[in-house]
Amino acid sequence: MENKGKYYITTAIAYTSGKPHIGNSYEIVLADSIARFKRKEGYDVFFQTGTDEHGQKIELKAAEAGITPKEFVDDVAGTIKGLWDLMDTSYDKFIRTTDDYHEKQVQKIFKKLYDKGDIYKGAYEGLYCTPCESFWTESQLKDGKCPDCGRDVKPAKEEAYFFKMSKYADRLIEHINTHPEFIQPVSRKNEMMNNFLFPGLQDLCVSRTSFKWGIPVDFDDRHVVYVWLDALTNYITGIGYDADGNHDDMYGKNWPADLHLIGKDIIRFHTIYWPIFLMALDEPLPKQVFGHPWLLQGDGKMSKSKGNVIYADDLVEFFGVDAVRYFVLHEMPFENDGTISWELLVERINSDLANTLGNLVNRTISMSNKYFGGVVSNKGVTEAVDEDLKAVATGTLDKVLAKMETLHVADALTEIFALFKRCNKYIDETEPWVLAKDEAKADRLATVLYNLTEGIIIGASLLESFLPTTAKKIAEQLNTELRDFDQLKEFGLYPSDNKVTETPEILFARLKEDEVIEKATAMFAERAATVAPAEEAAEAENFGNSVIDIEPKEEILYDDFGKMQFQVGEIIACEEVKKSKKLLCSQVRIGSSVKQIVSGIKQHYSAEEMVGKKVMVLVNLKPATLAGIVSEGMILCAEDAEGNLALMVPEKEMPAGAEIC
RNA sequence: GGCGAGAUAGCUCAGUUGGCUAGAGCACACGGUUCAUACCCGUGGUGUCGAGGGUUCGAAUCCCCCUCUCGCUACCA
Repeated sequence: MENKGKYYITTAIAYTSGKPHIGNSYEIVLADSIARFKRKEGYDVFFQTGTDEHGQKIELKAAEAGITPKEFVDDVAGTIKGLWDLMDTSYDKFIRTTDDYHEKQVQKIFKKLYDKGDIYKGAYEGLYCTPCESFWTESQLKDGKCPDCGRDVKPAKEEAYFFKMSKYADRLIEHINTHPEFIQPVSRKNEMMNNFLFPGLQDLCVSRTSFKWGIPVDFDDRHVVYVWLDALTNYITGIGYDADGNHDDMYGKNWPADLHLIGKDIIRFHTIYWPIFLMALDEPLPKQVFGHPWLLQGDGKMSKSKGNVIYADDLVEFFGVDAVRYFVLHEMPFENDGTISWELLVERINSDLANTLGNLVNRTISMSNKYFGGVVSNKGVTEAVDEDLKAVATGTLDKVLAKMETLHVADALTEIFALFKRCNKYIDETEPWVLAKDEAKADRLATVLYNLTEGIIIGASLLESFLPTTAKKIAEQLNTELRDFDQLKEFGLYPSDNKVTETPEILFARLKEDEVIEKATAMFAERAATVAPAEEAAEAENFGNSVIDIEPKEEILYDDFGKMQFQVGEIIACEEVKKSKKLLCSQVRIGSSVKQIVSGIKQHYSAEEMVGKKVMVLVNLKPATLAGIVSEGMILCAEDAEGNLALMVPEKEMPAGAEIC
C-alpha cells in the first residue's frame, strides 16, 4: 500500500467526573473507525485519546468520596481506559492531563503567553459589577457603567489572568472563511461566526483561585490554569510539543492535527479558543474540527436512581463488541442526534448483522461444505448474472472511500451492506441448490460459490475498519486473509481450491426483542435497587449530601440586610412569557396586595405547578422590565452547579405576606 | 429577542442547477424459494412532499406569509 503521509486524529479527552455512558462512548468508536480506515488507506496514522482530569467538580467529588483528587481520577481514568479497550479501539496514545510532562508544558505555555503579553493579570480595579457578578474591561463599559445593568462598577478583589482573545479574532475569521472545511458540519460555522466572532470576542479568564485541583500557575501559585487551556493543549503535549521549541520528532511529524473529533457541545472551545491559543503560540491550526451529534437514549431520560443508564459494557455483555460498534456507527447520522433503545438495537442487529451478513456467510460456507467438501474452486464457468455481482463487489471501495472522505461513516457502512445484500440476491439468481441436482452443472456451481466467497471477503475487508473482530472471523472461516484496499478493485484473488471451515460459527445470533427487554428491565431493576439507597442522594450528581462552594461576596452590614424586605408570597396565577424560553410570569399575593414577578425558571417549573405554591420573595426590589413585562420583585431559588433550581418554600404552613427575617 | 437549520410513506431519512407515474432502508402484507440463523429473493403505498398565496408551460425543489420543531446565543430581579 502506498504511503499517503501522516494522519493525526484525536478525540476529545473524557472528563473524569464519572463513568461515561454509551452516548459518551460513541465518540471513541467513531474515531477508531476513522483511524483504522485511514490506516487501510495507507496513511501513517496517530490516534490520540485520553482523559481530562482537573477542575472543581472533580475536587468536590473526590472530597465527597473521602479520597484525594488524584486517587479519584486514577480510578475513573482506569475505568475509561478499560471501556475504550473493551470497545476494541486502536488508539496509539492515551494521555492524562495529570501526566507530568503535560502539566509541565501547560505551565510553560502559560508562562510563554504571559511573557508575550497575550495573557495579562486582571486589571479589574473599578470594573466589577457586583449585582451582575461580572467583570468588564474598560472598553466594554457604557458611560463608565456596567453595560448590562447600568450601575456602577467597582474594584475587584479577586485578581485573575486573562487572555487577549480579541487580538486574534480577525485572523481567526479570515481562517474560517478561507477554510470552509475547518468546522464540520458547516451549519456549526454560522453559529460560531454569528454568536461569537462577529459580535466581538471578549477576553477569556484563564486562571482560577476558587479551587486548587488544577495545574498551578508556576509564577503565581495561588492560581490554577483554567481547565480548558489545560485540556485543549493535550493535543500538542501528547505528541511532544515543547514551549521552548525543543519538540519531540513526533510533534514535527504529526502537528497540525488532521482531525479533532469532538461532541457538538464543545465546538466553541475547539473552533475559537483553541485556534487562538495556537496562533498565540505561533503554531499551525488543526485542519478540521468535526462536532458530531449525540446518541440519545430514546426510552425516557437517563437517571442513575432509575438504574436505566446504558453503559457500553452493558451493551457489550448483551450483544458483543462489534454489534455495539455497528449500532452506534450506523444509527448516528452526520448531523442530527441519533437514538438508542433496546428495541432499535435488536432491530438493527437482527436485520443487518444476523440476517443480511451472518446468514450470508453461513449459507455460503454451508453450501461449499455440502457440495464440495468445503473446497472453493474457480472453474471459470461464468454467466451474465455474474457481471453485476463483480461490478458491485469491485465498485464498493470507491463508494466507501467517497463517504469516508466527508466523514459520513453511517453511509459508508450502508454501502458495504449493499454489497452483502447483492450477494444474497446472487444466490437467489443462481439457485445453487438447483445446480447441485445436475452433475453436468458442477463446475458452474463451483464458480458460483467461488464468486460468492470472493464477494464476501471483499466486503469483509471493507468492514474491517468498523467491525474488526467480525471481519477477522469471516476471513478465518473462509480460511484466507483480509485484503488491503489496493486489492479490492480486482475480482478473483481468492485462492482457487482453497478449503473453508467445516464448522461455520454463527457470527450474530438472531435476538428476540421481548427477551432482551426483559433482561434489560431486570438489570435496571437490580441496579436501581442497589444504587438507590446508597447513591440516591448523590445521584443528581452534587445534590444530596454534597457541597458547593461559590465565590464569596463582600461582607455586608446588618443595615444592608435590613434594607431587604423578604416575605412569603402565594402564587395565585402563573403563565409562560411567550417570547422567552426561560421566563414565567407569576401573580404573587403578598399580604393584601398582589405583585407581578417574572422569573427565569420555566425550564424547572411549569406554570401550572407554580400556582398555589408559597415562596420566598424579595419584595422591595426596584421594578424592572423583562421581555417587555414589568417585574416587581424576585422569587428566590437555590441553584446548584448544573444550574438546577429549587424554590425556597417555608417549612411550615405560613400565610402569604409573613415576613422572612 | 437575535442568528441559523428543519417540517417528504407507520419509523429513520435521500431528493443535484425547478421537469416524465416523488425515492431508499426498516417495519408491515402477499407471493416465490429452501443452501442458510423462521433466512433469502420478488411484489405491494390514494404519501394533501407542514398550511396558505405567488412566479412558471411545469415546483417537494424559487419568492412571500403563517404554524410548529430543533440548534446556538441573549435575557433569566
